[in-house]
This record gives sequence, C-alpha cells and structure tokens, in this order.
Amino acid sequence: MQYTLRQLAYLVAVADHGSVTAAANALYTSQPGISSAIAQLEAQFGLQFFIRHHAKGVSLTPAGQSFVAAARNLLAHAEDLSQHASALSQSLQGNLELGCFTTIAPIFLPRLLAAMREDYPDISVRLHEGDTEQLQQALLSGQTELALLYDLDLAPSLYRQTLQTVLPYVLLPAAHPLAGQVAVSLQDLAPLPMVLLDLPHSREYFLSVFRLQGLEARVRHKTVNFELVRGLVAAGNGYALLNLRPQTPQSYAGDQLVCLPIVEEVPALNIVLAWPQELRLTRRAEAFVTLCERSISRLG
Amino acid sequence: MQYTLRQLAYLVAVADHGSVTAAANALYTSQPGISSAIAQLEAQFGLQFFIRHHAKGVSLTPAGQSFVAAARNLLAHAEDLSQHASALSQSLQGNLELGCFTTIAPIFLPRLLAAMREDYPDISVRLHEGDTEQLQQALLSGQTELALLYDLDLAPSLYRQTLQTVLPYVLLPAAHPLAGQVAVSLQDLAPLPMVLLDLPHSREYFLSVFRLQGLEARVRHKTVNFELVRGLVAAGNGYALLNLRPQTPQSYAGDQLVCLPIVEEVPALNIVLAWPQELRLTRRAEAFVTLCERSISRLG
DNA sequence: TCAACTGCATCGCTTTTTACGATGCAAGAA
DNA sequence: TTCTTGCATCGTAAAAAGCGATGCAGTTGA
Repeated sequence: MQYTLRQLAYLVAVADHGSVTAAANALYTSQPGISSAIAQLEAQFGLQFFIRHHAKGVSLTPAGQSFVAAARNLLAHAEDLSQHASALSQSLQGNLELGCFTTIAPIFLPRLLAAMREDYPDISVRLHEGDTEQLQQALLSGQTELALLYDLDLAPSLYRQTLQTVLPYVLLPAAHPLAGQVAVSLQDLAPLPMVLLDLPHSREYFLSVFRLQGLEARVRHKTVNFELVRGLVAAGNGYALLNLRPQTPQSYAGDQLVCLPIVEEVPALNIVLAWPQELRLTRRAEAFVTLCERSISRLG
Repeated sequence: MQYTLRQLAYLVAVADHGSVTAAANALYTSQPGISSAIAQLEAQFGLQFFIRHHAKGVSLTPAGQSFVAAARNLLAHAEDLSQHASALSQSLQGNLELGCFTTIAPIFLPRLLAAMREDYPDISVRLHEGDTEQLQQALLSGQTELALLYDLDLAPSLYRQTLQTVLPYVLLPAAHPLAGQVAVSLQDLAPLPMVLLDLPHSREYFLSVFRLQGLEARVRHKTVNFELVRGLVAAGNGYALLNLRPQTPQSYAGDQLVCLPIVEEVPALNIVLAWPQELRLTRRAEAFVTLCERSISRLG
C-alpha cells in the first residue's frame, strides 16, 4: 500500500488542531475516518506520529513533528501542481508551441508575433519551422499545438482554419522579355527554364499548375531556399512560380524582380492555421487563433 | 474530487511508455484502469494531456508535456517523504530530543553525550533541561522522546529504566565540627540550619528524609541552584542534603567541602531514563537507552 | 468520591471508488 | 481485404472510504 495525499492532509489537520475530532469537524468529515488515516500512516511508516491524551486530544511526537513538516511541504507542492494545471488551461500566459511553414514564416510571423506580444505579453510563442510533412507530424504528435501552413495534402484529422487564399504568380527578372506584360500565359512559360521551389507538396503543386493545362515545366534548378529561388530568377537563370509575395522587388543580390499574374485559371492555395481535430485548444492557442482571424485583413 | 498520487504515477508511466497498454503492463495493472485515471485527470483539470493515435499509442500535448514534468517532480517529492519517514524510524541519524533534570545534567551528560557522539556520530542530541514537572510535561506532550531524571512522583504512564540508585548524603564545610566523623546522624543535623535545594519534588524528598525519622529540618536558605547550595554550605551557612556527588571537594569560591553518609536508613532515589509507556521508541532513542545501560557501571 | 464529559479507537454497515475481463471500434499493417 | 494494434467503454467484483453507534480511559467539576 502507498500513502495518499488525503491521508497526509488529515495528518496535517490533526497536527494543526491538536485533536482528531477537531480536525474532522474542520474538514467536514467523520472522526473515525481521520483516526484510521492516521493509524494507516503510522502503520505504513512504522512510526508513531501522535501521543494520544485521553480526553485531551493528541500531540506530536518528535518524529511526528518532523514528518508533519515534510508532509505539509508535499501538500503545498501538490497544491502548486493544481495551480500549474489551471494556469495551463486557464491563463493567458506560458508557452504556445507554434509550427510554421518555412516560407510563410518571414512573411506573416513578424507581424503576428508582434501583435501577440502586444495583446498577450505573457504568452511566449515558441516557433517550430519546417515543411508540411514535419509540421503535420509535429501537430499529430503533440509537439506543437498549432501550425501555420498550406492546406496541401493535410491529414483529414487536422482541423483547418483558412487565413488567406493565394494564387500562384510568375516571378521574372525585370529585364525578361515577358516582364512587360500585364499577365503571363503558362503556354509561354512552359518551354522556358524553370527554377523550382523544391519543398514537399509545394513541389508537386507548382508542377501540377502546368499539368492541369496539359503542359510540362522544364526544371533547370531546384532548391528548398525561397530566397535562392528569387536570386536565381533575378540573375536570369529562369522563371519561377511562387505563392508568397515579399514586399520587395529586389533579390538579396540587388537585382530587380517582377511578379506577374497567370493568364490561365489555376488552383489557388490556402494558407491555414491547423490543429488536431480532436484536440481542445488551450486558451493560449485560442488567443492566437483569434488574433490570426482578426489580422486576416492586414495579412495581404 | 482531488487527484491522487496514483493517478499521477499512471500519467507519468503513460508518458514514459508512449502507450496506455505498455504502462499498464509495466505497472502490473489493467489497461482500463490507466485509461480511466488519465481521463479523470484530464476531466479534473480541463486539459488534454495526450493525443490518442489509433493503433499507435499516445503522445503528449504541449500542456501534457508541461504537466507531466510537474507531476514527475511531485512524485519525486512524494518519494522523498517516504525516504524521510524511513530515515526517521530506521536510521541512526537525525535529532534525538532528550530531557534532563537540571542537576543531573552536569554530572552525567558530558560523558553520555561524548559516548553518543563516539558511537553514533550522526545522531545529534538536543537537550531540554528542566525540573521534574517540566520534563514530565515535555515527555507526555511529545516534545522530548526521553528524559533523564529522578523517579520522583512520575506519572504511572511513564516507563522508567533505572540507571542508578543514589542515597542522600550530608554536605558540610570541611571545617565543620561534624566533618571529621565517618557518618552523620540526622538527629545531630536536625537542629542545625539547612540549605535546601528548592526544586519541585526534590524539596519534598529532602524534607521527608527527616520526617521519616520524626524530625523536622530547619531551613535557613532555599535555592534552585545546585552549585549555590554547595557554595552556601562551604561558606558556613549550614549543611545540606544532596544526592549527586560532583567529583570536586571545592565550591566555586574555592572553599573545601566534605560529603558524609547518613547513619540512619533513608530512602534512596532512582535516577531513571523515562519515556511514555505507549510510545514506541525510535531507533535513535533506543540507541541512547542502550548506551545508558552500558554506561551504568561507569556512571558512579 | 462520583457523575458527567471529552475524545480516540473499534465495529458494522452503506456508499463510493478502483480494478479487471470482455467487448467495441477505428486506424494501421500485411 | 483481413488481421492486428491499442484506446475507450461496459458490467461486475473487490477494495476502500465514510459514517453513526458504541466502547473505553482519563479528565473535569461538583
């Protein structure tokens, strides 16, 4: 047998009241219950905690003194755990584990996190970047509570809240022959060399844009590095399809870029906030979801 | 309802094994038991600790991570309490609360405590000096576990272990007319002025020595201070009856004293080690009792 | 001295909780 | 598909907790 927290609470109450009966009254329970709890503790530890004075309550033995002090400490610790738990579910403080798709991160997160810090200064967001696969894995295993990513082949068990719908665009160097047009046709692009953003799911998505038109892209370069795609395009290594639009027309190298819409009708992508469907969100996570919803208008 | 330590242990085991079933096996209990313990904890705190993966166990949510860490901490603390308790009952270390009669203390304790430190260096004896009344009170209320005192009007609920039997003796200044005798008669003493050691019970005892002979002592001075009695006697203020014999024939003032036996048959006093009868001694207290028994021969 | 009272322990009973095997169900693996 | 895995639920059995009644030893107060 193992002792229970309740037994300890009874023990401490008896020590405080100097009487089993008084403790029972204070705890709104019966005297025999307290009595047997004490007896059990004493039996379990082979110690005598109280000296029984007939008709005059009980008093602590030296061993009892010492044990009660330790028991009090443990009970306080147990109380802490309850507090900790309520803080986890109730309070708007603590950690929020947030997953975010690599390329989405630099576009949206700076403002979102700033807004979070503004509205909920006591919530610290811990960021986990990764590709769709990794983010989904982290969500399902519970490493992160929320993830900001594309709605690309997500498990049906994930609930998705759409934040923004984005259409792919064509990225060209400013000096490109097609750069002067209002929009570019996939027909015109297909024969040209392409720079592919080579991330799981994204990869297939960009290629499918062509396939749906019965076309096939010619990939010259592949990279998982979004900014490298822009750099390669800017330097004349080909065109690229992308979804996200940094607000700068220059590559890191300083070359000029242009973004042009696609003439054909192409599948849009949803940027979503996702979490396991069966998981009840903490208040921290809810706060973030709400904040994202409110920020949608500003996100574009 | 309040959570229990067992529920926490189950929770932690599930977190460690990543599976309810595995935890049940490890703890030699049934899977439904674990399952419901988790469910109860989650319900109580309004939190979800695990994400259930069909046919693939469970994994911790962020809240679960945090809670399990805290739970582990509390369980470790609970384990500490058990350790603490066994240390209290089993180990020969820690505190021993010892009561000692004021006048007995300087005679016996120095050697006894030295022997204790020698044999049980990890037991620290905390000393409570006092008169019979105070010592008995401390024993019965549990403030001290043992007391070294005279067996004078002790409550029958105290168990007594006799360490030494002492006869009262007559204390005289070296220059006193009776000081040359081998023994002194109470008849000769009764008319002389007496210096009385005025402690509860001791007081009555010394006077009863005369009364039992049909005599009445003439008390000139009373004091609770043992050494003051010796000083007063040495300076010629009267004779005294005492039980304990310091091994020095001089008072603090440097005057010479002599101790003489009493001619008549007088009641002896027992120096005893006492403790509440119903109290099971700790191993520390037992160690002290044993050491006292062994030291009896040396005590004289 | 005696009767009334106090306060802890024990007993028997009821209620609640815990434990466990059986079963169901959903998703992964073959 | 079919089999397997693993958690949840259900019904029953065992254990524990709670409680009123009672006993008993010692205290209190007349």
